[in-house]
Amino acid sequence: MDVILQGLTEAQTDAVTHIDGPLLILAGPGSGKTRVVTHRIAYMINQGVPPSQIAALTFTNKAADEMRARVEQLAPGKSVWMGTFHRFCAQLLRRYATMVGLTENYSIYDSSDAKQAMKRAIEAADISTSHTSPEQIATTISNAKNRLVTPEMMLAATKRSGPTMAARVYPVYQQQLLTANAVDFDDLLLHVALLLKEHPELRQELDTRFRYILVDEYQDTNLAQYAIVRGLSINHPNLSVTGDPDQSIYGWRGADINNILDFEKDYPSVKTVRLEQNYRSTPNILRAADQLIRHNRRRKNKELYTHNDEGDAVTLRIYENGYEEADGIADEIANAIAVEGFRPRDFAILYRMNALSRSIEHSMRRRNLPYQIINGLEFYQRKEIKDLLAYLHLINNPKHDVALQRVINTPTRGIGTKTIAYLRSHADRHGIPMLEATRQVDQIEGLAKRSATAVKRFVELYDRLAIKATATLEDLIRYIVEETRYEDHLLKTVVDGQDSSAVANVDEFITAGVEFDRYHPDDGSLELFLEQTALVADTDAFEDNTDRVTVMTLHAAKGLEFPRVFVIGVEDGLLPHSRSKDTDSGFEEERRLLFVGITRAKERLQLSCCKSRTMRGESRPAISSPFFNELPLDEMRRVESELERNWFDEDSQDDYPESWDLPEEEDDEDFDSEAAASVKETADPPFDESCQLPEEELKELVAKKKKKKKAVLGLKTAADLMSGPSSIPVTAYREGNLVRHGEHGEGRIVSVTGRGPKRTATIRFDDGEHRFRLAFCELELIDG
DNA sequence: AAATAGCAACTTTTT
DNA sequence: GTTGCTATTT
Repeated sequence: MDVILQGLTEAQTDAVTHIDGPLLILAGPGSGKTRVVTHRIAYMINQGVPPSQIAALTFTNKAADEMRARVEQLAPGKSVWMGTFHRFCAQLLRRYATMVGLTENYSIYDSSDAKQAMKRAIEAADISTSHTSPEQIATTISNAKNRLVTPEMMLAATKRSGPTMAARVYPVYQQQLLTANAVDFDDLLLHVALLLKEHPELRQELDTRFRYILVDEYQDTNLAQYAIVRGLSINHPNLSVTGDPDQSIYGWRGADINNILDFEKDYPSVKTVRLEQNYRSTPNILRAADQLIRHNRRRKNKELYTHNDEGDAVTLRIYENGYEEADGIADEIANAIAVEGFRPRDFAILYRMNALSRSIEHSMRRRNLPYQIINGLEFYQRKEIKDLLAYLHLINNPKHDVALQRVINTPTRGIGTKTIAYLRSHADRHGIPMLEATRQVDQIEGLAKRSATAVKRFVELYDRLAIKATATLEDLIRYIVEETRYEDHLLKTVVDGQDSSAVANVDEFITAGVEFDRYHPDDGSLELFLEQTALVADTDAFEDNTDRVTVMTLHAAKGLEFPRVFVIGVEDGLLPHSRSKDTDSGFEEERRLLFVGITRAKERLQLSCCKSRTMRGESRPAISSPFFNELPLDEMRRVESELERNWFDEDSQDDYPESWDLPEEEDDEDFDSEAAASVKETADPPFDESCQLPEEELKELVAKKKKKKKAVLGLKTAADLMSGPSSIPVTAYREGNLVRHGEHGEGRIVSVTGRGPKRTATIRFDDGEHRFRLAFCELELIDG
């Protein structure tokens, strides 16, 4: 007990010791919110609340994991339900599936599945998309679902002026989802919310079952989530929510900031606790955040304060362009690591949109700086993985039409788009799943005999696979790969010279299956595996026990903290984003987004913008964000871009260290010499156009290298993180390394001197010694 | 039907 | 700079 309350402030203790009745914790950034929540759970258990009656809802798996780990420390072995809203709903829905017209093996469509399904619904509803795009319709429907609007309600609402496109598609889409025994992300919430609303006896049962509900990041809940939480807190209003209205950044997906602003109205007997002391940031950083957020009109005023040391002034920096921004920041990080003894993990680079990660990635890589990018393209999005997943989905849920269409002709087996269209329309006409339609292939008129045979062969294959549904995942996946000759298909499809990672990914997927089998020796089911893969988000990829610079969006950064933070691209049209800045609420949300970014920093913060930025190919002039003028400028350090470093100026200042030691436990991919050595490409010259060589010659060289690199490696995005860096920094070559040269064969590096493009290696080959500029020559590193 | 080439449109943020 | 779609070819 002492342990649980030890070291807590008065306000924190107040919150922790509150057990029964509604509780609102208004927690500013860095105010120890997680600490309060976890200690409160432990306290409740200690006071005799059965752990099984507690449910803690978060927005990300990561948040849930962290909470779980910390509760485990305080109250070992007590199993409290913790997880995301979506997972919570997915599990409830599993149990009560039949009540909403599904069966327990229903599938969760991810956003690309949903997109496919939406297109089909639009087609089936016979709507021309000349005036609206499918995306727009999808957004409208998604918003409706988040506001608990059913197809009937939407139709009724638009009756007067004639139904809108969305109103006509919505019922069709929903019906097709039911036929496919599937739900989209929004449905997870919608179904459960409606379930609670329409079945009072069930609502009451669950209310009692989950007597104590905790919700994290309450400012980001939408109406559906609100309704769920509310429905579970009527008989037992032991609802505690934590949040910060100033950090509400999900309005675009239906989050309603009023849920938290009006919480005290909803629960008049609420106890409100304000956590305003900040333990995270320096006063400098906090003042910047505070002054910025004061410009929002719709908010609860809050006094942020801290007893931390003053620290350094916040830096406001203007670069020439995005490359300079990336290089400058990477240099600064490299320098801080080399000179000040910082670790890579102490830094974060944050931005408004994922597209901005590219230049950062480049700069980090050239300096051999370990980093982790949290963004879109990841494992489960890759073609080969999606293919195999689709097989699994179809085996688990034979009605999964999106999966069927993906799988029916991969590997190609003579079933073309036309045949698929026949099957689809047959299915639509009879209101049956497409797999069912394939079994009735003989009844479909107009289909060539040859096509029908191919379809029958597929059905046979499917039936063979489906028998193995209850095998271990490892066996099942291996069986699919074998039976479909999937690897042959990959090898055939892979364009010559493209990366061979596809097959490796398949192996990794099998490994994922093996892991799953191991962690779930008893309760492991295909269903559970699929649910887990469907509900992992990109942000969950963040690892805090790894020593790397973190690179991610402002949204993904919520809840995290770093000693040093760089927010890049603080420009008009980018932050605030041009698509949000026109409405007051949108504009204020953008401001909150910057607020979130600023308050991630513990010791030092830099906000930067550029004079010009290249987006989508062309470079355009950029102007700084209007938010700059809302900051305490007079106490900040303003820096205009210095003239770019000149590499050929012999004693120029910036010199990166060749590498820094990673901790021993570091066994992550790439960034060490081992991975670098496995790559067969020379370095990108780490310099820009300002160079001593004749300009034309240089351009040609650069162009040649670019071409070559593309041909050899195929891709050069975040995805190739998995297969290794696409270029070797000049610093990767060390004395003693073994290298191969096209002309001279194998040789050993005798010495390395100079830096940047001037960095030169002396190499002893069989035919004598030769000197090479590392940035320019074609050298293959054999061992490092 | 399959493979390829070329075009078009788009990118805000995510469970 | 990418991804998905259409037209073209075998």
